Amino acid sequence: MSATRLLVLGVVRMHDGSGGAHGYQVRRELLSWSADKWANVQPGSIYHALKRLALEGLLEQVETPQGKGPDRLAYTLTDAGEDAFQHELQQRIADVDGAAGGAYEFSAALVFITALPRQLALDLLEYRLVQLEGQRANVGTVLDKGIEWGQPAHVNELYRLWLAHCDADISWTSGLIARLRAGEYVMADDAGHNFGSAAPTAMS
Amino acid sequence: MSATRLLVLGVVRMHDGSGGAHGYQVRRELLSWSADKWANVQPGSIYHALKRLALEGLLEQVETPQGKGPDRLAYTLTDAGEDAFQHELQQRIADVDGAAGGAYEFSAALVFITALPRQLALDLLEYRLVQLEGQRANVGTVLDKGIEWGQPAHVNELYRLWLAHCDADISWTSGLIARLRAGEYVMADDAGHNFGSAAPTAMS
DNA sequence: TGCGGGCTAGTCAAATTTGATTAGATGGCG
DNA sequence: CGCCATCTAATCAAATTTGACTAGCCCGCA
Repeated sequence: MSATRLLVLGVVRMHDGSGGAHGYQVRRELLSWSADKWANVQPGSIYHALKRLALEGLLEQVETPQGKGPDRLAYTLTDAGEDAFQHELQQRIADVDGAAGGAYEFSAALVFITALPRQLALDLLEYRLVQLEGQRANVGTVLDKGIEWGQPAHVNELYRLWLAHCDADISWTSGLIARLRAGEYVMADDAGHNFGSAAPTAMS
Repeated sequence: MSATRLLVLGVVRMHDGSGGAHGYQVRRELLSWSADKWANVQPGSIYHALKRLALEGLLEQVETPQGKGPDRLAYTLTDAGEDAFQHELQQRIADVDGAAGGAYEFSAALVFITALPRQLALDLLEYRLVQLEGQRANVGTVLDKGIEWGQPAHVNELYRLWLAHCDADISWTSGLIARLRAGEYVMADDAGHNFGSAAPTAMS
């Protein structure tokens, strides 16, 4: 599942309490998170994702009160959708998935982390930390062994850069774990969790 | 220009001294750099990029000695191709381009950094450093101002993560500048620069 | 000597992404 | 009122990406 799909699924889920969300709403929400920049979300992709997710039975079209203005199709999560969301979210939080796409594949999940119960989030992050440390060790070893195989010498720089990013991720992850443990943020199992009303971005 | 295109252009350029490169060769080279992982390079994209670049006049098909085995079309850089390569390379080294795609858009350029003369590389990196510091300051400010607009509180974590990555990039960039200044790596204007024979990956 | 497996080289249909464009409402303003 | 600008909502063709698949060649080996 691509980052876009998770984002779309997540945003629809947020608005699930208030009768679902339509494409433009999702788009606005994502725009307001600047997701067009860090996750490369274009309007077309959103509508495509909605259709695809509906086709796969993760979303369901709901009745729109009336047809004032343009078309406007709204969607809600099905049970399968909720499962997929949870699964994908947890996977992305826990798994480092070799560099590809880098930070933003993870960011797409981070945005929804409060949809998890606190202890689960902690467990997943702890697991992530282990992975990151493993990765760090790998990259470190390759670097130490020096100019490995035939690769041009300056690919060492690539490794050094990855190492720096690993370190950054490790320390940030530890920090987040600490903050969560200290009770920061309202998680899914906390009193007063209202995932839906996130932003007063508001609309129609 | 996408990362894939730069990579393809760069690899063809490497083999330019020895009568150009054909698709499979490029694919192999990129595979040997694990570019399929960090830059998401699939076979289809390579052949597509080759055709596109040829169509745009950046590459040119060259005569293949004989048709032993499968088809095998080889390409070389045109002058326009060299220009485009230099331009894109320099742009990517110098410009931070807001987060999208993150590290790997830059990595695609880093791989070819020795194709630049030393002083130019230094200037570009210095410029990059300034940008990174500006970005860091921005993110830092937003974080300090705390829960800004209606955004869910935990997007602060997103900013914290970006901040950490900024810091990592800044310190890595400074390091690379120092190493280049100290004369490390063989750059385009150094004696003994043989960009082409990078890897004994070899082929047919 | 003939057959499986692996490498070379590339193609292709299907899926996805891009981002410009359409088209109706809404709102201000001279 | 008449008219332009902007917001809402979504569609569409074109470009690109995905990765499974074809197909010839070469090598060893039973």
